[in-house]
Amino acid sequence: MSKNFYITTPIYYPSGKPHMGHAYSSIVADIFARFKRLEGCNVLFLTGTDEHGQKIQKEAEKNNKDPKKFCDEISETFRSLTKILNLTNNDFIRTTEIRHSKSVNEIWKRLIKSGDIYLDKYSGWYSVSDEAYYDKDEIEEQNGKKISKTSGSSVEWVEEESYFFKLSAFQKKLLDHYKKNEDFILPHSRKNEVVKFVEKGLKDLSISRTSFSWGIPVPENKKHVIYVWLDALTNYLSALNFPNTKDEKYKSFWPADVHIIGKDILRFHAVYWPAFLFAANLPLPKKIFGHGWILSNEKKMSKSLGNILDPIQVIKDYGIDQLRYYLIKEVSLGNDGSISMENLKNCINNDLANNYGNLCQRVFSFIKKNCDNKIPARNNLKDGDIKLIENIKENIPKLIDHINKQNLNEYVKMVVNFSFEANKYFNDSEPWALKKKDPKRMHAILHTIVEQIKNISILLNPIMPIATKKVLDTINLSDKEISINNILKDNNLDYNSELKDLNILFKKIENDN
RNA sequence: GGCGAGGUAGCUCAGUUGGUUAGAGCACAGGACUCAUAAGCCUGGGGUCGGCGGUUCGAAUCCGCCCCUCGCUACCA
Repeated sequence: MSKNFYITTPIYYPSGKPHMGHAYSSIVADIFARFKRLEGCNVLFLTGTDEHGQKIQKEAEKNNKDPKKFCDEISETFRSLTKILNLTNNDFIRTTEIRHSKSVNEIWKRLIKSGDIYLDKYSGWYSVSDEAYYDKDEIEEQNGKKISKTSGSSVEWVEEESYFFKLSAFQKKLLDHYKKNEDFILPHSRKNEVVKFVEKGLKDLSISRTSFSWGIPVPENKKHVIYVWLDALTNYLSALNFPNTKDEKYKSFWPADVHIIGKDILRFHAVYWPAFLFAANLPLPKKIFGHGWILSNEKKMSKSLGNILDPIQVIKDYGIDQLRYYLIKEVSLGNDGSISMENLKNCINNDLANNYGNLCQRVFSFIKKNCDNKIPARNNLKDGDIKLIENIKENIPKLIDHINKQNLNEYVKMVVNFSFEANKYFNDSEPWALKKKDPKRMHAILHTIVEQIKNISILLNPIMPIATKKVLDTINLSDKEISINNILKDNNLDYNSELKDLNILFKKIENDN
């Protein structure tokens, strides 16, 4: 009965510290994962690290470490980030694990079998310092030396034996797939880029390297290691025990429902990955969502600009729920979004402290003082009360739709509106004026507002798991009742237990620091 | 250069197939209230909707030209 749902983040390349972009991808994926669980889905949420390649090998050498040991350490910082970000990933995959190399080997064999791999030579102008090949028109001659126009570093003509993947053969199949599956690549603006790119024609792809050794060896030719993208992308299958297609996990979760990625790696996911899967005769993921970049004060974060926002530091200063909420509210998923400390503070103070946080505070302390600290039962509700409650219920399909369309922004705005509405309702109803005059009416109002707080908190739970859990604990709602279904039910609050104490949910941020 | 996206209030953006006085949040100013984290609620100012021209009874919305910003343009991830 419960639907399976498989969502992934990119696996991160641990050549440096985790940054805001990593945090963003992970948080976004976690929010979808959590929401799907609220809906009652059986969710598999995967993240991990991509550890092979020349860069890692060099870094390890520089640090005088065995590459595997080096990766163990850095991978660990990404694993600890999942805790800091409060992610609910069910698994954490590393490309240095055996289960992964098994899976990559199988993919390789399948591509060989299908005849989509051949051995040839790769040649071109290569810059050692940039670790990149340049096209003829990307280089120029200076003092008799060839240099790259863009980086200025010297390049040399290199010929390297390499295995190639017949990417060119998949142009039509890819274009057909894009056409038949409108939402395969999202957002649509990015889809157009990919389509235009593929329409221009595809060259075969070099999928092995001999210039370094830190990678998964080509099964039949150990001089080569498998090109890092063929290696990395396969992780999505490895976590399902892939070579074993009879495995429960594989059967339940492949094809993936959505790969959440940054726009910078869209091509690999939207062109190479489907082509590999076509060749391997495996189903394609249902959706690839390329989100935008997080900019700091309108600019790309860079050391020279001094505008780097370290997610770990921001979380230390302001809290993880706060960062999660802010990123989702402020940035429209799919577009680049600018964030700033100034806006973060405003957002925390307005939406969280003044609006949602204070709503909970004012209501619960009112109940404590006037209702023996128990939620009044559902009695004597007036049309206005019912209308308020029903408004959320009626909007549930719309909210689910926003999530299914990755419209996180709209989702949050709608939920926050419920919170505005609840504050207004409380104000207009003036329960404080009814203590003596009409306690029945006062009780009806308080019942209604608690119902709203409960439902709003459930809806915000995927975004701010810690704070909303505190609120739901206060009204004695158990974990398993935190679900979309619970919102749709009537009259299911706990009227017998006393409310637990709720401390200030979100501290306000002072302006002077 | 080619292809694509966009330029709407001080800031971030929404504006459905062209239709009455162009909207929201934040910021700013004023008011009534007190349950609450001096929070919440109400009211208000502020926009030649990038520029010019065209189609139309009527254009932020359609067409043309121009100006500006941004993305993609193949093997660093």
